[in-house]
Amino acid sequence: MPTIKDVAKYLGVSVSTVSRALNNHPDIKPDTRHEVLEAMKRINYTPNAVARSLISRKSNTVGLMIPDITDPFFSAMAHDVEEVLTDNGYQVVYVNTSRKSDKEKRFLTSVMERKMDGIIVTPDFLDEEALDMLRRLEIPVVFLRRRPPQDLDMPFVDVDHYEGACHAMDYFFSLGHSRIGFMGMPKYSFTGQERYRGYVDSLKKRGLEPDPKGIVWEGRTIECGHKAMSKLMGEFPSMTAVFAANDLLGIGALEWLAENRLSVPAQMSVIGFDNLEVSNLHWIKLTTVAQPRKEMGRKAAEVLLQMLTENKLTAQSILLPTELIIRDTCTSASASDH
Amino acid sequence: MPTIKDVAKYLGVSVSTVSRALNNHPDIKPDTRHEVLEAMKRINYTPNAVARSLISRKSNTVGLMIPDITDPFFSAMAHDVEEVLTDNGYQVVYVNTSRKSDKEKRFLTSVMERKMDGIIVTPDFLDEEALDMLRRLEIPVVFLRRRPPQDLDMPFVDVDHYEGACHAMDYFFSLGHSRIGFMGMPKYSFTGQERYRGYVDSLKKRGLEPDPKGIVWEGRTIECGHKAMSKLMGEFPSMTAVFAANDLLGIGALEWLAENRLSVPAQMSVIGFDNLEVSNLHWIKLTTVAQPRKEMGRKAAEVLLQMLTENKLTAQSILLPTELIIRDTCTSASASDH
DNA sequence: CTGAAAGCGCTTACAG
DNA sequence: CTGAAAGCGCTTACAG
Repeated sequence: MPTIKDVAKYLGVSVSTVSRALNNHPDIKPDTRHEVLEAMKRINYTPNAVARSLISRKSNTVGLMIPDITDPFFSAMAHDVEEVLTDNGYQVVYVNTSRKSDKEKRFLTSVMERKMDGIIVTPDFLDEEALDMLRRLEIPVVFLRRRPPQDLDMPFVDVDHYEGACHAMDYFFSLGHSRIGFMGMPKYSFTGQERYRGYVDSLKKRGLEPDPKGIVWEGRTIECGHKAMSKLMGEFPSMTAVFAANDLLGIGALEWLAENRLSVPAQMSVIGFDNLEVSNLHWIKLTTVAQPRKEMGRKAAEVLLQMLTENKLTAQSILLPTELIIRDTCTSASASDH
Repeated sequence: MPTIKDVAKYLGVSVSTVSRALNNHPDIKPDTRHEVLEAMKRINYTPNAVARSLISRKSNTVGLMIPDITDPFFSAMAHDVEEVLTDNGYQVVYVNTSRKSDKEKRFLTSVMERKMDGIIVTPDFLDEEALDMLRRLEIPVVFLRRRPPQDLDMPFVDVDHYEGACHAMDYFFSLGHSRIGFMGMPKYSFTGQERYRGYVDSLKKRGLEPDPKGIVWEGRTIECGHKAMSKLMGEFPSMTAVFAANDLLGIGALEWLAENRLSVPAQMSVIGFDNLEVSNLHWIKLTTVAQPRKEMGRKAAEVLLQMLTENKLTAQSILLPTELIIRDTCTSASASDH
């Protein structure tokens, strides 16, 4: 691979001149610049970004830490993060943490060593060690779908899960439901907690006490929803509606209901959360709370970009609104009173 | 950020000694090594990977070029690529090409400048310019779900789409079908072409001539499948079975059939390709050709790793087998003769 | 406008 | 075993 020296030798000029041509430096005669650029083409010179980074202290790379690229949510966000960032000259290094603490830390170590310019993170574990690394980083950090710890003044980008859950509950109430079950995601899940808060607060606001029998925590998959629905029907038979903390759970519930010949929405109303593509399938048509996934990725990248260009370590957080998508899985409570 | 010099000064040793401690070099007294390592911790020293790369000519980064991380296929592969590679000390830089030629080229440029150690690529456009870059790269390249051009001796990892299509057709034939429709993905799609070849050859092998009226090309989405089914029923009404080149098309077909009160499989047998999660949903249960997605990503990473460690520019390609997953959308032809 | 020199943070022969 | 020196491929004051 030819270096800047080869180009200089080839033309009989100094490396400084070549460098200046490469960097569009004003202190160079347009003619020589042109010659140099031509010569570079001719000998197939490609600038070594590693050497440039060492001097400029800018690696032009951004880290993206997410739990699992396989989750349609994160892949949608990753898509837009990449788009915005590479359009601005950055390369994105991505890591799946698989929700493992040590993978998160390995990533942060890598961020320091590789001298990344900034990161977008969705951590699930932030112990003292990880926090310490985050503090020492001295580069822009934006939290995606997570909140930064109290003492770190870093921006986050997320959807308002709490508000979204309230929308769903409001809709149930407007339809006259009051015995509303809840299927939660794993308890450690931040988004799951927020949605649960919305469920509980919505009930309390109407003077209703959440019934522990109407609340199950099985996990986050379709199978879990299936199991959860079965459990709920056993423990809380008077239920007329169920709020699933995510669409997969909601779909599992619909599956169980279909298998047990309970008609939806006549006998049971269901609302999910996420608005996955599948939820709009002809056979499902799940009423759900939609969140703007791609926009979330885009916004996270934009916030990071802003910090990068303004050379600041903080910025304004963004909480995007949710939207209730009304489809075919809800009806008024009277229809389903048993 | 402290550098190796700071560590040396702190301890009153030379930078060479510090470097040797850092690299586990044998030429260092265990005691001093230990002291150095301790000192590094104390002053929060982190090695600068950029500087190390400049010397070692190894960036420990691998590029992953895929059309769209949002596609469950590519996200599944990306997941395992990342896992295998980071477990081996590499970081992965990923790019969505969105099937745009210039994005592919920008990526290749970046690969050269950034001195990536190797790449895994799923290109859709390889014109002379791109090929030229690929040739000049001088690093291991593995093709994922694509074939390298003739004159480039580079390995690929893929599933045997042709064989998969034959499996599907064999099954139709074993059920007595002969008037079998086909819905294809966009014609430029390599995987789509292979599946189409399997369809055509399977017919010919039985002395049947593919009927142009039984073949439609609408795209790759559910909506396309919906439209395609409608078209097919109009043009090729004697059809008793349809092979969809991917599951989304198959699901779109099922949707149209359900809307038009045609029962599946009694009146129409359907096979898809991909075995998406949704295809196993209670309401869908699509018979389909499964491909080992994650394994593909894993294998691609392993092949690359092998080339990287053996310092070779080529390796054995891998063609993974497909598997027909029989579910509920097929029955014998006699049932559906009309 | 151009070139010689120093230096980014490391590693690696080479002496000792 | 340890240190001084050269060098990876660039950029950037500093002179001229």
